[in-house]
Amino acid sequence: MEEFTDLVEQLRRRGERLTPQRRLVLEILQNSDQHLSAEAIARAIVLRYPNLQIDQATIYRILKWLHQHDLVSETSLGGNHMVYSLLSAHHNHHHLVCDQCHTVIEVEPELLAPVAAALQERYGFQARLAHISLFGTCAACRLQEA
Amino acid sequence: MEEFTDLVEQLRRRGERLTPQRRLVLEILQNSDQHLSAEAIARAIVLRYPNLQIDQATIYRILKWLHQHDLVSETSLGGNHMVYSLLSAHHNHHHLVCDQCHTVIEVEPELLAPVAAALQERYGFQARLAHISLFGTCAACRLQEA
DNA sequence: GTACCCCATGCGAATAGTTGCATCTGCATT
DNA sequence: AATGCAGATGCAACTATTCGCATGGGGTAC
Repeated sequence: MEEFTDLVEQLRRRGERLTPQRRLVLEILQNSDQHLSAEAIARAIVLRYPNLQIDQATIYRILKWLHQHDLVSETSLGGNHMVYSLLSAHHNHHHLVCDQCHTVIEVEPELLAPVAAALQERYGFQARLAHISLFGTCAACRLQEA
Repeated sequence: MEEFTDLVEQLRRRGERLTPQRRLVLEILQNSDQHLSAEAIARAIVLRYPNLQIDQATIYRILKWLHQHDLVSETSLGGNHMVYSLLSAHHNHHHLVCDQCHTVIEVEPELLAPVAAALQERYGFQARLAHISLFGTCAACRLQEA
């Protein structure tokens, strides 16, 4: 709950409104160490507060809002839906997603740091590389191809 | 049309079927030097052959099939739809997409070559980095923020 | 504590893309 | 030239996500 108040304060300082719905989504994200889909967030909310429910459009809007404020990442892991996760300083990483077997390998963020630096220097472009996915073929599947 | 027969032969050699629909989509992609959406491809087909039309599901299936065979790229440029483009050796590139103004900067593919090499070496992962998009804030928009 | 304004929410309809299933067709074989 | 079948197509229903619009409610100012 420490971090929670943190985020709320951070947003309030930026002049953002804090509705019950937004607090709820933040709370769910805070209490999960996984990537969550919008639907999973909705389910988690009714699970915790069985008589509450938030409209799905609202959840998507809140997630987009948090993403714009750089507080959550929005990632495709190759499935049919996006997954979201709080951008805390810890457990940042990237994803290698195998097109064949859909395995996801987590990669330490440093791997892309040089790219970010190069883009900054050459184009003045400040890339948001947190939790991105790179697609391809994993070692195991490449062996099988042969 | 040179390249066209090329692709057709390439696919045939892999034991793939070449239906009229597949030839059409290939033809449209071949004759465009831009990224095309599935809908744009459909429109291009009826424009060129006004009495023909392909089911949209089929177009998506063909594009996915071409993507699996590494003949086309499938890219999100931040809009609400994917865009597709033939993966010819020339005009390969990546995209820097500004979250604010939606400008797209094209980046030469060499920029990510070291990353591909590192992933290969450290994880045995063969990344498909052609025509990927990296999101962030462009120089102009960052100036405006200040 | 009330009023006000702007923005967030809920609802329903719209969009991009996918999937299940029945039918059709490339193309290899004869 | 006819046959057979794996795999492709069309159609319609479905999923994830977005949008328009009317209503509701944070939070600031009095």
